[in-house]
Amino acid sequence: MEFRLLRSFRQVAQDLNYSRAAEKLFLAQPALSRQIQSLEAELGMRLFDRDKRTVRLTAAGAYLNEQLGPWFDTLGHLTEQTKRIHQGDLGELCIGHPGSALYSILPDVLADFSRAYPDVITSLREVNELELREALLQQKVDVGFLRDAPIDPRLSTRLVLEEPFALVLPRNHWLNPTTFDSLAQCRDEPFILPALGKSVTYTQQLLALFTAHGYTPKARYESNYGATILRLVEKGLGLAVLPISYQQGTSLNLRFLILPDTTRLHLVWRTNDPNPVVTNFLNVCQGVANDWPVTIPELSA
Amino acid sequence: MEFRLLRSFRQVAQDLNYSRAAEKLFLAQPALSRQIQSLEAELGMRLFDRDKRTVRLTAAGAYLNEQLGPWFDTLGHLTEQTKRIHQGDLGELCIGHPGSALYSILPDVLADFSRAYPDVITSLREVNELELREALLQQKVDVGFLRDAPIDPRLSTRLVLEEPFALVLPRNHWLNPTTFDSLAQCRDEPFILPALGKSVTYTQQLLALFTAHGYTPKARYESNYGATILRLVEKGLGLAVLPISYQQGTSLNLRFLILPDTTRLHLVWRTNDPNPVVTNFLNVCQGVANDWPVTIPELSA
DNA sequence: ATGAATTAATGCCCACAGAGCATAGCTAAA
DNA sequence: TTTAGCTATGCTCTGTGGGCATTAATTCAT
Repeated sequence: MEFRLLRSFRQVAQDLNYSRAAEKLFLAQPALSRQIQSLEAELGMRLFDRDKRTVRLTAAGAYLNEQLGPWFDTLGHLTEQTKRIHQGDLGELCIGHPGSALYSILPDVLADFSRAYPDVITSLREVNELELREALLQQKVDVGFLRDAPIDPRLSTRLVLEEPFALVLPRNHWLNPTTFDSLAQCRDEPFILPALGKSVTYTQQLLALFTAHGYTPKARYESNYGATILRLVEKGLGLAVLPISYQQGTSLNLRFLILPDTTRLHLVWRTNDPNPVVTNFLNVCQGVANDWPVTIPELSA
Repeated sequence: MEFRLLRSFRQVAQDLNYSRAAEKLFLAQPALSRQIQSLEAELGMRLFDRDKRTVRLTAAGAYLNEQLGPWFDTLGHLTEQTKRIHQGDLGELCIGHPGSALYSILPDVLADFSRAYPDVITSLREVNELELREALLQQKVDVGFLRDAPIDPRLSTRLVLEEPFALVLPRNHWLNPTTFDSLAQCRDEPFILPALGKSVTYTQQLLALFTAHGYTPKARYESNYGATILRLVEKGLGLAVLPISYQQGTSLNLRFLILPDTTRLHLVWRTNDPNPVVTNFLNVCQGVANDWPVTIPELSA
């Protein structure tokens, strides 16, 4: 079956006149004659009922002509959609992220991205830093956020955010902006720590803050969920150290004391991923990161 | 856009290996390489993400591949159905008929036809003999039944049924099989006649029965509907002359007395109508007509 | 009736699209 | 490093499909 034949057939079916149809098809009439003949031979039936002078569709030809229109349109639609996918306007994207990213730029990124590309179906998947590398390589996720930048040639990385850690404590705690000097003052305080395991970069970074002052924190509770940690702190069950981003939109009963140390959030994706949705996402991230406030706002109270 | 390219694309998408795909397509590998290249050029995008060693689908390519399957299937379906139409297994048929045909072979024909060709949508249209010729030529109906055979080169004709007229009268009428001799005895009886107009062949045939005995019947009522006529006769409002077929399945209060004169039912269709459904219908009619009882059964009582 | 005009089919020839072959160039595995 | 396996490219040539000229049939106008 050849395209050419079907296209010519439709034109003849429309004009019911070989000469005129041939003209529109930029063909000579004899060529068109033979095309129709060969199509009829291939289908094993006459599509036109014609004598030397007049041309009419047979019942089968009429049916074929009717059905062929939508069929051709489908192909047009199909290539159209394919082009949209190629431009990254359409498709799917799975984002792997640590829970903490939901408290920093990720919501803004998602907002911008879904505004720019409303037809991309975006799914979120909360994965810890150990899982993300595997998930990326196994195509489980397309992009991810990490607190450390893995060195793997198959993965590419870009720093999107550097922010200070903050000591989080209840507002009525004896430490406050005037009395607070350094983490050294918290040697005897109970802490609520992440439950990620010692090998995760984020945990290591966090613990390094304390060891710099010569002690390891006393862990009263462990949780991986920022919201949980904040709630526990608010109830006076311990202190916590979290990226300053968590301050946004949290209870007034909490106080965030900025620490000199910073943590970095990296964007990670498969090197040379051909999916245009991914590159579009990277661009949106870049934009959001550029606009992100570098200076942390003063506490409101 | 060319078929060849899409077919090759699908094979490569399936195998993800040019050499093997080329083999299955009965092509040399370089030809396939260039086909894919030309398809990509036409769509303005890469469909495969490939280096010298490995081939993978891009997002756009994956989409195209998925969508192309059903699309190809559609074409298969489409040609399949077209072939069925060509064979007359599928389609539409409009049958024009006089009301009287519904009392003779038409029901049997319809039954046989719809059993043999269940996917042909058959519609019935009750037309009188004057309208049928026009309806056929204007493609309003595809075949028809007529009591006379029109001589028109554009229409073809076949005799399907010859049957006697019968005098229809109430069972308690003074005429009965033993007393009945000929229509001459009915000179003074009121009759219920068709309302078709004098120019219609059937009317002329009918009236000729009476004029052969030297009188024109006294018309008390007129109706074109056999069922109506029979009911009027049953109620003693007059006698009627109808084709014997009407006897089938009518009330026991009626008596049918066979007359020596016959009426003929012809099948009519457009000469050289290319619609295979029509020729199939003609064949079914032929079959039914051949099996039709030539000898009229005796009256049951 | 007769010629002019229109139309589809056929014969013949030719150009070029597209296929094959040979090979280059690259990569992953052994 | 070698080797096997893969895609891309250069070159040549064949076969398909298109054009031109013509035929044959039909309609229409005079």
